Amino acid sequence: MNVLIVEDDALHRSYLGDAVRAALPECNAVMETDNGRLGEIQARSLQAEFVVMDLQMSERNGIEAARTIWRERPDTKILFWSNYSDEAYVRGVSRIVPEGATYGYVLKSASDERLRLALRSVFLESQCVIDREVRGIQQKGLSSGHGLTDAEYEILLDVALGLTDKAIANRKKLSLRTVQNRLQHLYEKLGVHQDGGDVDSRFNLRARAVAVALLRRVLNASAVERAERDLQDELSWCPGKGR
Amino acid sequence: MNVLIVEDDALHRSYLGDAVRAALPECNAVMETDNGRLGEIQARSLQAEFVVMDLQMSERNGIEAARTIWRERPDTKILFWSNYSDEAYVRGVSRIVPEGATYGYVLKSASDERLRLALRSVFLESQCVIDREVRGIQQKGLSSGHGLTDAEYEILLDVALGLTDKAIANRKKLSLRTVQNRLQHLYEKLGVHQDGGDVDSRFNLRARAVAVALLRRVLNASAVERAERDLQDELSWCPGKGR
DNA sequence: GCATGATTTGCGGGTTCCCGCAGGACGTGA
DNA sequence: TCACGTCCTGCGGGAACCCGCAAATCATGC
Repeated sequence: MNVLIVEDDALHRSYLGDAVRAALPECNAVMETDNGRLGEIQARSLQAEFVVMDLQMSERNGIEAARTIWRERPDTKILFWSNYSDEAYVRGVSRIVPEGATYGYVLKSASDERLRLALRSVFLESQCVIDREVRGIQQKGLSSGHGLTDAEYEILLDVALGLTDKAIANRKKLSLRTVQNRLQHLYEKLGVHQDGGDVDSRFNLRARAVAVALLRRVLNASAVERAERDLQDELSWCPGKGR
Repeated sequence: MNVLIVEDDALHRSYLGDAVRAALPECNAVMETDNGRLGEIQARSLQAEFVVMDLQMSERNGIEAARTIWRERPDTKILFWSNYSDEAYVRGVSRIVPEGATYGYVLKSASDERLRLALRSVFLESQCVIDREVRGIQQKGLSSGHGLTDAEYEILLDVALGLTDKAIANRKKLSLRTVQNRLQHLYEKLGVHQDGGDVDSRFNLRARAVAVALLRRVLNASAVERAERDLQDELSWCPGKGR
């Protein structure tokens, strides 16, 4: 049984190594890697079946790494171990887990015991273990609260990338008005108004929406990075679009 | 000699505690705190003269904490210990150090020995110690490269907050055209064009500028948070503005 | 089948944005 | 003093954005 650890912080990495060895005495090898790109390569060459991964890494973040790992081997069991439960991360993870895959999401603030249990449940019992706090965020997205629907989240990403309404319409194969419609819903959900009955303190809704999404952690830099990469890919695939 | 440690990650905090005790055997007390707000309070009540602080903390980040600490006691010696050298952080720190204050900026990736030296230099010798990589970022801002001037950075923040041109003009006491002028410079510096010679892939410059600033780490969520707080303060000070 | 609600699309218009052109204010150096 | 560069400001116009009104489509459930 091989376990691959992908974590770019040295202290956390060694702590995690100890935790894995302690929780799973039956495992005979623990590999450690310090960034997402190496993680993908190692997972491929080791045929790793078990992975513990940080989400926020500089070189290539955990979500992207997990996506390619799962693409090549959908039965890989991955335990995400992250500092934050930003909606952007939670949503990013949910978006990429393959049908029927088993995974876990544990916060770094969890106790040693919780981490131990999660490791055993996910790797040995094939049980999904989602931190209660993370679970809360997931639910909020589904329920009717101020959670965004998928359509709204998608358009939020496009706006955050700086695309025009028309560009979004082309990309998503929608009419211009539909895009603007969704934008209106988005503004409403985020509680963004022009606001200035008076002279000052007026907002540009599209920019303001990105700002409050950022402040509320619905969006974060790494989500924007992923979206940007997707956009660039898309542009290079279809000729005649990239300028 | 009292040293106050402000760091929200438990592993890092204990590592830092050990490092401080090892580097400064002459110090007789080390206090540890796990978030920025508590850090401010402790610093005040302990009359702390020496502080080691993380920048990225959830409750209240290091820059804000340092700002209030320095405001009350400008001769406090602060060593920042951070994961990243994002331009946003570097600029944020430079912006708040009082005249003649001594401080340091060390990356978490630095060796034990570098940390030890920095602790001794800053606290005992009153020498500023700035990590070479961080130094590079600082320079880039000043030299003519694609670094932004202060005026451009300011307007970038305002745009990122979602203000309209007119609102920015009021806020900064400038004419509308001047604001738009600075925006043009900003777009140029960031290399943002309308870009779409063809049908698709057109950009909304103001939103795109925020996106690339985010991707290039010129901006980050915590910088936006600080700006937002300033904005809210300003609105509540001057009546008749906040709606 | 039919009512209800959510989505999509078109049209029209008021507002804001983006920017070229051009004139004025300020500082620096020859 | 004059020339030059940089910054601020006004004007005007084309494009993009924001949105109310309204019709058409689709899904769901009674």
